[in-house]
Amino acid sequence: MALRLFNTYSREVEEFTPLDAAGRTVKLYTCGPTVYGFAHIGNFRTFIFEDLLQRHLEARGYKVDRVMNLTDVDDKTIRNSREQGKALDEFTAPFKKAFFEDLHVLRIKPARAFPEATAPEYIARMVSMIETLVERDYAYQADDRSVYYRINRFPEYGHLAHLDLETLRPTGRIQNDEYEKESVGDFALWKAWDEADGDVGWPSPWGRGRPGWHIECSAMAGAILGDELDIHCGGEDNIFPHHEAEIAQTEAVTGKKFVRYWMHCKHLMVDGQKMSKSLKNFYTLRDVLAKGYTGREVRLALLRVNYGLPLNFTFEGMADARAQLQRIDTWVARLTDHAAGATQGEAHPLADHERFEEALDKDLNISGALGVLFTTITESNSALDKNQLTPAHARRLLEWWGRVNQTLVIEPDAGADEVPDEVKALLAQRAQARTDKEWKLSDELRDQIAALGWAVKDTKDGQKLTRV
RNA sequence: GGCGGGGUAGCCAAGUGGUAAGGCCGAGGUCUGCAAAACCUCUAUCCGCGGGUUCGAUUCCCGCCUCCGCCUCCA
Repeated sequence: MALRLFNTYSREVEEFTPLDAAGRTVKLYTCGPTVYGFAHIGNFRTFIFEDLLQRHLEARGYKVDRVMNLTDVDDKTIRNSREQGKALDEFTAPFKKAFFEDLHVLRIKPARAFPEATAPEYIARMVSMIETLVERDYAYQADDRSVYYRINRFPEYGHLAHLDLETLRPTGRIQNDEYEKESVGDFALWKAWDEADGDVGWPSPWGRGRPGWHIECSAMAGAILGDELDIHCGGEDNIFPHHEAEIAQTEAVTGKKFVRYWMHCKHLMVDGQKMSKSLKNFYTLRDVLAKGYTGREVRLALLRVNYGLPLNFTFEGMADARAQLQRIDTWVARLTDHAAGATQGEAHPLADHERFEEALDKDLNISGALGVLFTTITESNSALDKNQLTPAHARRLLEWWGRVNQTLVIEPDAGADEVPDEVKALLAQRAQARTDKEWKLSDELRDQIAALGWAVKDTKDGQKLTRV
């Protein structure tokens, strides 16, 4: 069955075929963070969705060439850096570093490139694109010395967002401001330097200034991936104006169709409202980790609802994710024990199917895919209870799980359950106590082990430790 | 006001023109020195409301209610 994805541009689920159908490489551009602070988990919901997309494409045999930009210059970044009396790059450096750490914690596969908007080669490309746009009459310099895109020159403008520009409701911001523009919808390509910019600015044919946000992505995507992309992703709030503007800029320069599939992740909500920095109702990843959750728990919590639906973030949801992982972990441990003797897998209907991948083929239906996983867990546990699974079957099931986990990436961290010697010693004493039926001593030892942060449980196969 | 997406059990959520996946919680059971865990089983006569089409609708159509998002630099 073919992979099908919802394309924001057509508003339809379409069969996916990459530009390079023979080579099976997919050019994927994903809008990254603006690094004036820590990214919040709403940002990461989008990045995790993109990671799922990449990994599922890979599971289906594609090679994914992914680029994620870092926006390291914009109004807020400049303002905050000046407030702190720091140079722009000095101000953004720690947030860039934190962002990469967070990606790692959430097990998001790094993109091939993370271009930064302020890198000289990209600034040069932005300037050159704007020059072309001005030459071709798609852009003009206004009285305020900034350069704007003339949206009336690009009839397609508004198509992606399904906005009729004639009926746009003027907001306060537009009414008071930017009267120098020919049309209220015209957006800035190059922003002329002003007082508030301090020492941030680059020379250009239109004077000192800095690029507008939209042209950054057009320039970096083009520089690294070329004129035509297979998939371009972002949060749904990027549809308008950001992605609309990217289309207008890029296509006016290249004359080619910029993006074949546009995919947008719905917002993360908190208390039923959009989580955003401006509403100050957001959690950073660090906030959630500080409450004792792990990266894989956050990953699953943000992954488990289909990207096309808003997801309301709650700590009840975090607890759900934790419980689900527990169920998966114990199942994997049980299979691993059972498979110990078998060096090779043996086919079994519970393991030899592609239903997980087939669910994801339907526009990344992760809920359906997780349903397949949990059904498989229940059925194989049941078969294990009835002694219907050989070690070789268990091995095969583990292989199946290995494939599934390539996409989900939710297994415990390596080394997370390394038992300290002290605990091991107590455990050995307790085993002896239990053999001797010295229950009081056994219970005391259990308490001592608990005090060291480990829970011991007595199962049929002896004592089992889990970290608390 | 315009555009777009939702409303399925206590919570999260899949899905289909033919009678409701899965997870969490809860209940019962198995196991167990105890405890905990684990595992198994069970848990929506019903899919926001009202009409219509149909042999049959949660699924298609119309209307309504309601929630959320976007409408010029927020993932």
